Amino acid sequence: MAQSPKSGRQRWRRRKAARPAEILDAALASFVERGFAATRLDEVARRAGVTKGTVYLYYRSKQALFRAVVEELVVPEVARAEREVRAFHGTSADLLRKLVHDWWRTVGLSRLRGIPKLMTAESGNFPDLARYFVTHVAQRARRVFAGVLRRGMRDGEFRRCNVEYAVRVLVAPLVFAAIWEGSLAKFDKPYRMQRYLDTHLDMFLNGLSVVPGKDGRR
Amino acid sequence: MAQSPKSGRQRWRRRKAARPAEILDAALASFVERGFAATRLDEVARRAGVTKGTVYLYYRSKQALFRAVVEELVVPEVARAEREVRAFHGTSADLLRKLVHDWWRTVGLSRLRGIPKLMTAESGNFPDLARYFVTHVAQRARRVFAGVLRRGMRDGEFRRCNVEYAVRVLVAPLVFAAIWEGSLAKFDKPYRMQRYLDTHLDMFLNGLSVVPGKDGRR
Amino acid sequence: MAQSPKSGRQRWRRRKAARPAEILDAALASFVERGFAATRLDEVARRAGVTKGTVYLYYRSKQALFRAVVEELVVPEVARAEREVRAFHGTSADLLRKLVHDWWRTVGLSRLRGIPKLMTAESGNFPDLARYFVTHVAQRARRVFAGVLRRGMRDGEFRRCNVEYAVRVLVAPLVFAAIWEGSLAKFDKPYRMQRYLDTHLDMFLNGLSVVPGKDGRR
Amino acid sequence: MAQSPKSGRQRWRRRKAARPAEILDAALASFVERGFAATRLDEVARRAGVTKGTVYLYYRSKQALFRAVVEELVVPEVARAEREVRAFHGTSADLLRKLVHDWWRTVGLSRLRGIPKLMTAESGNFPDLARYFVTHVAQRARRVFAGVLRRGMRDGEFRRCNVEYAVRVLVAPLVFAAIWEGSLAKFDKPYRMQRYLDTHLDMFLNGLSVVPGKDGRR
DNA sequence: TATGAATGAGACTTCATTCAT
DNA sequence: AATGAATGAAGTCTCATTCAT
Repeated sequence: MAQSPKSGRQRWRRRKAARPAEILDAALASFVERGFAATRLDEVARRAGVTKGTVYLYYRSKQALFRAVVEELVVPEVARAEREVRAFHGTSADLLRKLVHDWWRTVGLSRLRGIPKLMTAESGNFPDLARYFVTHVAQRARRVFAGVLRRGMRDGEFRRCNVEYAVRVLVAPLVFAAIWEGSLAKFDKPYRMQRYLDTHLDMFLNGLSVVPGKDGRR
Repeated sequence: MAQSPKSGRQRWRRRKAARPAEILDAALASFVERGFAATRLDEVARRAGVTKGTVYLYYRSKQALFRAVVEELVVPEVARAEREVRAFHGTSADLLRKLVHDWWRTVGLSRLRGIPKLMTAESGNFPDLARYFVTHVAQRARRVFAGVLRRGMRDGEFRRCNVEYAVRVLVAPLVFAAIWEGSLAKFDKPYRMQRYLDTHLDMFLNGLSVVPGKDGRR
Repeated sequence: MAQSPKSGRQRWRRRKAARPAEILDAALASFVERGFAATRLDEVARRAGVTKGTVYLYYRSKQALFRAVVEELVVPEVARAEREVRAFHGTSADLLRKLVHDWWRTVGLSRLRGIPKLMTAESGNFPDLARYFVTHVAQRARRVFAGVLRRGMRDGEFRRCNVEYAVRVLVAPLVFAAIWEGSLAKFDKPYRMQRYLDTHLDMFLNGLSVVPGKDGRR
Repeated sequence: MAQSPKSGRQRWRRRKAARPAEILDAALASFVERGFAATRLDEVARRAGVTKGTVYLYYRSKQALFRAVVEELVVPEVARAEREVRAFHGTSADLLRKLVHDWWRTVGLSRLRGIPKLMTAESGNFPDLARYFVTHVAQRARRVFAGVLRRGMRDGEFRRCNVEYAVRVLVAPLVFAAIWEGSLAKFDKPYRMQRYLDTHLDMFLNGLSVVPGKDGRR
């Protein structure tokens, strides 16, 4: 990605089908890095290895490009996560642990890491898109976690509590970590994400355990 | 605040001393609402009840205005929080609870609520300011919480654990709530912040308790 | 000139009559240094030791200030030169030498040195003022020199020639020296003005001498 | 040149190669006419038959445009003059006469006529460019004339004298004429440039002649 | 008389968008 | 399908000018 658009005389002979995806990737990266308003189409085009005009062949406007990023890059990821959860067998605690670590792998370490930052930052300027994101991404993602919590309660593995709030408490540190890593972390003391996630999970699962003490012995 | 600068025949009422603060407030609100790049100086001026030119009487540039917002509105709040903590007497758990709720009152419900969103969103475009913010706000704020955790451990009230990570886990849901409330929350199902905070606190303090079980029995 | 306007509590108790002159001096200096358009009233005011508002007490506008500079600072100098010439007794060649050197002393070394540069530079933007300057300064100054040439011819000291053109040739190096000294000379190799003027005078007077050596015989 | 950018339905005719030159010409004309600060990019663009934005397609800033005018329009002319001199055969006096008249033809009557006025007027605001101009234009041009004078002395055609000063005296009326013609001349009595130049040349060459006729004896 | 806070028109500059090629 | 020159609206910033004090 991001080679000079002039290298090779028949570069544009390649699969045209790839163009939109390359542009979307470039747009995602730029939007996350600078924000929507501060992103120049020139930069997106350069990253995608095309010229500004080409972007307009595929997307009507900068704003349409933004919407496409969310609809075509972000939403599909949620569906994938949902499928993974359904396929899992084991204790709910283990599932939760796996889910959290998977989440970090597939979101926190991927190009999607910056999405929470981007969407929260731009919600004021793009209410329609924000609403769409909340409905199709945020709430659906929470529902995945809620399902696991409910399963654990049903099985007597977790003590009963308000799932709605528990999920928010469970998810907040994850999303926040994604925001932080994609923004101010580089100016902060380094820390190990795994340990951070485990610390959070330990405390959270401890709070859910039915027996006094932690999730088993002690 | 925010009267039209043309109302009345007397266009300005010689209140120079108040001007910078009014402009800072207006800038903070606009930056948080739209982001730095999408904020027009016109809007800041209008909110402050002055004209564009007046803004430049007090701040050299849009960017200088941004910096001033952080330096003059945000940093002082951290100092205030530090003082409050030092003045507190009681158990560390109570202090922690108080601290969290105070934090929400003074940050989550104030005009400063949007600062985390703003700073994370703009960190890519303003690395210097981001670094400053991390050093003078984020790390200092974490230090306040860390102090309470250490106090609790020293007194045998909390079990020993890595303070660094515990603080991050403690703080993340707070900061995230501020970000969320100032952005996507309005498109999401409503929920009660108090209950969210309490759920988080319960789980967190439970994870810190020395005796098995919760703080219930002990 | 140019002290802080706040030094001393009763500075403004001084002769108010001096204010306009101080402002004119400051304006002349600034206009010459930067040109009319690039000069900020703020700078003029600072140089004059007053504030911008005060300038408007004495001059209706920036342009009026420009006009006043020409009318009140420049024109009187021409009159003075005329008087000096009338008072001189001696050979015309000596008078011419004296005139040239006096001109350099009173114009080339004074604050008026920059006037030719200023007036030529701004003639396009201020045709009225330019016309005024040509009539009341340039032509009058040339007339002074022309008078001396005519006197020399009448007395048989100079050979007959077209005074109009001789004057222009005589004056051009003088005016040009003023322009150059006030602009690009500081980036050029230094040279001695006296010698430059003498070289010019020698050649010029030689061209006016009645004895052969000219293109007459050869 | 200078058609309205809106004339016709085809707004631009793909003549990229010509654009920079058209813009430079327009800029030169405007700068000379009004000075740098008083020139509006709008006007330059209109003269060049494009819109403001197009100017920025080729020149980073107004100041860069100024520099380009000097580097790309002025400096090449000096090189051309140098070549012409080298190609000349004949007496040094004739060469000098030819040089002066050529200079007037190629500079005094061309779009470059206003350059001396422009550069002297703006030297205070653009010291770097001024230095560049002195080095690459003024001094080089003087060197051309100096070469002719030295040739004449070497051949015994001119009497010996300080070339440095003679050149300045020779050149000053030329440059001054350019400044004057491009500024205040239109408000002055008309005169014939040829006669002015000849008068100057006669006197100057007379001053250089080896036969007596100078200030008396010899 | 003098101030200086405030204004607002207008400048430079940017950049999303268009369109002939 | 792709380009990239060109546009023009809109933004930031400057500064001559005004006016209550």
